[in-house]
Amino acid sequence: MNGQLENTLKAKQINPTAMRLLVLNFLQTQSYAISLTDLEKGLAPADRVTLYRTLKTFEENGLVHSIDDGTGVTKYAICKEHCHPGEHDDVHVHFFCKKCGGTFCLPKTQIPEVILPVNFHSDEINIVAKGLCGQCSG
Amino acid sequence: MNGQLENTLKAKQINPTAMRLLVLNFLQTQSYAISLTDLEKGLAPADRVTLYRTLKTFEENGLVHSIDDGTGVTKYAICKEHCHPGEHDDVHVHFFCKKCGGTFCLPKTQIPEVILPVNFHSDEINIVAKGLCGQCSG
DNA sequence: TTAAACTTTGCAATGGCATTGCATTGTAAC
DNA sequence: GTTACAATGCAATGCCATTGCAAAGTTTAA
Repeated sequence: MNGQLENTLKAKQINPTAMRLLVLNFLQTQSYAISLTDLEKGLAPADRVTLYRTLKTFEENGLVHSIDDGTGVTKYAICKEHCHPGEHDDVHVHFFCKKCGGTFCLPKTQIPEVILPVNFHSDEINIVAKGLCGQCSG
Repeated sequence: MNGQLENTLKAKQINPTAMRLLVLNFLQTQSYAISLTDLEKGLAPADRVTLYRTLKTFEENGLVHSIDDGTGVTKYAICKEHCHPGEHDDVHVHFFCKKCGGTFCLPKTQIPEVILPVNFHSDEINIVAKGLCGQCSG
């Protein structure tokens, strides 16, 4: 059982340990990006550092990506698109709900070209929209 | 002397104390956004908390704005445009140099419309481009 | 001028998060 | 089964943001 989770990990060259399967499963059931602390609570009494390293491993292998939503706390979400180890999709568009605190990955929209000063070169852009999510603006 | 600095503060309803004049002066001489730690080093041996509160006061009164450049450390820069107390310019476009670590406020360019899911409402958007600045890409 | 009231500053302390070191346990190869 | 490597758990550190409180400074009013 759980062959699917296992295969997902193997496909990314990640050793499918019990802990990792738990983490992956938990991540897959989330509707939005979660923090390390969220994960810790959801998987108590798992060790925080182990979870931290698990997320790191997932990220390095292109299974999840980390999000800086401006709260100062890193959030993680499963990569929906084709991320490659070490080099994720360069463009991230996320939405932070000021009421519920949820962080959502937005579907890839057209990415704006930002005009840079002379000699400035950008290879990455982080975009976070803030406001009220569907649930909270009802 | 220093009537200019003083007037700048007064114009924002900020009591022009010695400390605040120092901080304002320091901020004005920076070519890019600085962190609390930067400020602390530049104005040693001033107390960190006092500087922190000074920045807060400046921010609340629309004199500086804080920037989340994705490093996890808040940066501050003087508002060049017309920020109002409590409600800053909603759109921030900044550039983070991966080499020198400098954070720059970019001139206001056209801001992209991000397409949001149904019922999502955004009133703020944070955009950070990352790469190499003019100095570092030479 | 002095006392009271308010503002600003400085010091101490806390809390949260990211990160690392190291010892222990689990797993796989020989 | 023993050796070698990977993963886990615990302890500890460091950095940053933030708050409480007391001391010092400033303004206002008798």
